[in-house]
Amino acid sequence: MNDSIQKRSNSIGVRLKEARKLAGLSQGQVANMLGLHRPSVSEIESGNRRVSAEELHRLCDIYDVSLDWVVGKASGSISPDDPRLELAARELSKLNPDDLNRLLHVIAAMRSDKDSGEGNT
Amino acid sequence: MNDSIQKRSNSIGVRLKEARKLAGLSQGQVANMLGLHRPSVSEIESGNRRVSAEELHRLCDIYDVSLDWVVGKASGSISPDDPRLELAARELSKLNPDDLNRLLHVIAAMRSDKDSGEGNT
DNA sequence: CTAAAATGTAAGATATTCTTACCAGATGTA
DNA sequence: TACATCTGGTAAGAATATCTTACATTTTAG
Repeated sequence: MNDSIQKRSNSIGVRLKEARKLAGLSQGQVANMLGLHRPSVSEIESGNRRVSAEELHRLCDIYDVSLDWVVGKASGSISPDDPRLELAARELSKLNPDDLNRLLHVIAAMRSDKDSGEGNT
Repeated sequence: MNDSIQKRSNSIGVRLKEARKLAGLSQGQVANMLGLHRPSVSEIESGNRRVSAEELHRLCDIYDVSLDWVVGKASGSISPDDPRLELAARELSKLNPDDLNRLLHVIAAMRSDKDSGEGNT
């Protein structure tokens, strides 16, 4: 039936993909930075190719995310509802104070947009 | 002379070996725990075989050392010191998925730019 | 010194990764 | 709409790495 191809559990790949997109990079750009071909990056993200420790290290630097997070090591963690929430929270810690302030306003605006007139039980 | 065998820069292997000895484990024991053959562990430590991200993760747990240390990362520190960070995280958890997506883009835009290279094969 | 345990290494078998190419979806433009 | 471009997924044979077993060397303990 299945002849030797193994799908990996993946979560690292998914996180790497999330992180790449957040960094605003294409697979091709990342491939160039790592000295890989684009399909390799694609396979890594889909869990069809393993990431070596060195590659992982470089990717974390490029995306500016922590090794622990990418590998799924439980860190304090905020809330487990949406996987992207974790990432977003992590990204927040990298903003400078001014940006963080602006962001708080953006968040506030988003919320009042939607539930204007709601009372919060 | 040398036909296609590549020696890796290694430092990860050296650290893993160091960590293993500190943990008081033999290569054989570690190999069993990881479901590998002993020679594979030997090759990893000597830098003749790559360590995958998952293997690295498990090894770090077994040896009780941090990922950052093993890969030689300058002890990175994300400081959760800023009280506003917590507030922002709390706010994030209240957003709906769409807003969260939009927010991720806002954050990405805020991030001072990364390099841009070119792309597709 | 000897025995046992641990580690290093060789070689063919097996599996993964690379490389190139092509395809489809998305996006922007005239 | 039609067209060009960018992006990401995947296939297939070639290239390379890893596995597995066996044996050699080193280390440790008695």
